[in-house]
Amino acid sequence: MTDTRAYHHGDLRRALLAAALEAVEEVGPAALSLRDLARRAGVSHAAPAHHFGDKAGLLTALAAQGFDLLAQTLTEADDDLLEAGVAYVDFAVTRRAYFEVMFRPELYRADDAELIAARGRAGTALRSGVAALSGGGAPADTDRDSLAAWSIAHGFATLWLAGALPDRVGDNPREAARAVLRRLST
Amino acid sequence: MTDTRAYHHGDLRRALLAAALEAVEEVGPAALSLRDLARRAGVSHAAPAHHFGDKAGLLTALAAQGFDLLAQTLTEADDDLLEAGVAYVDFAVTRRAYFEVMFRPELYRADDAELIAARGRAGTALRSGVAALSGGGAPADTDRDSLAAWSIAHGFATLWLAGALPDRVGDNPREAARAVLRRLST
DNA sequence: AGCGCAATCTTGTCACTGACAAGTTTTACG
DNA sequence: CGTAAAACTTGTCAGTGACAAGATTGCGCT
Repeated sequence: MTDTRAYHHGDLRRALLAAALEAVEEVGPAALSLRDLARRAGVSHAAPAHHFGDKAGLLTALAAQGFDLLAQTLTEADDDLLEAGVAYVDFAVTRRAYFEVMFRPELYRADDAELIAARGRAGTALRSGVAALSGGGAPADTDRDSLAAWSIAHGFATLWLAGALPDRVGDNPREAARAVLRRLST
Repeated sequence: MTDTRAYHHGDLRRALLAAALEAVEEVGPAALSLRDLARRAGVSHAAPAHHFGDKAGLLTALAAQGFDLLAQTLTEADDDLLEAGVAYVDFAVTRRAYFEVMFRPELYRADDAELIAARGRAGTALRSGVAALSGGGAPADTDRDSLAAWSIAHGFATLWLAGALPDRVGDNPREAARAVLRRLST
């Protein structure tokens, strides 16, 4: 593990993604620097290009990974729509770097096959929670319900991350999200 | 008007902001280049710095202008909460460049006095619409109601801009937003 | 075992960018 | 009319992404 002199890093791709997560959390996805990632991983400035092609390639990999994690998170809370919404907000806050990349398609290759597949899985998980709750309603209603649920959760998460919410909301995202998301069902 | 040789541009600050709006719509706020703006305005590469200090200064001015426009838009639709929500989404879509800068505080100076004032005006306009509708409810309810209304409108707008919504939603943002926002009140 | 080849990584370079410094031209004001 | 400030230019520097070419390493094949 300590042979930092090895010519081959061994697990550079993974190391770069991990470094990217850190860097995105520190400076945001746009200000990400491939050369900085290379420095963090202890390799030359051109090494990242070999694994990801370019910056967009790296962010595409990050986004795809993020959609998979989100799909997994949503599936776990699938039986309770309110808790699924809370989980969505929680994902955005605790895995901020993923979330911020995922919804900035101008930074990555939105036509990447793996990415599209992962995004599809997340979308399915999202819709299935709403379908389970609304029971035997018409499909058109499920469409609109899931869109509304997604919108309110996504909006709250985005506003939270942007620091746009007033101070009185507090500093507990799960709690605050629950209070707001409840307004949808009543 | 055709004396393009004049040493003094005459209205460079305004011209740069207009060029910035165009550029942001084309490449996004992060990929904005001050040197490109200078070229669009026909001035030297260092001219923008004189008016805005740096890139963050320019985006701060854009964001403040955006919050003022949003406040104005919301005030005009103040009597109908649903229409105010639709107006919010419409603002995001038709004045995309403003909207995208406004909610990316890491790109500008969030402690700027003018910006804070403009953001405050927008927030007041937003809350007053909800307060008018909910009538004599408790203030705490108004807080949560306005947060919920803001979240769902903001979420839908953000997802629309990110191209994350499924195709079946259609291509008319106002119509689609109305259908989704209605779910909040029922 | 060892040979060759592909994968991995490095060094070098180029155009572009933001920021800063110093100089030049114009306007405004007393 | 003259001088100081405002508006803009030229020049420069370090950092960045992308690309090209070369060095090193590991792996499959015989």
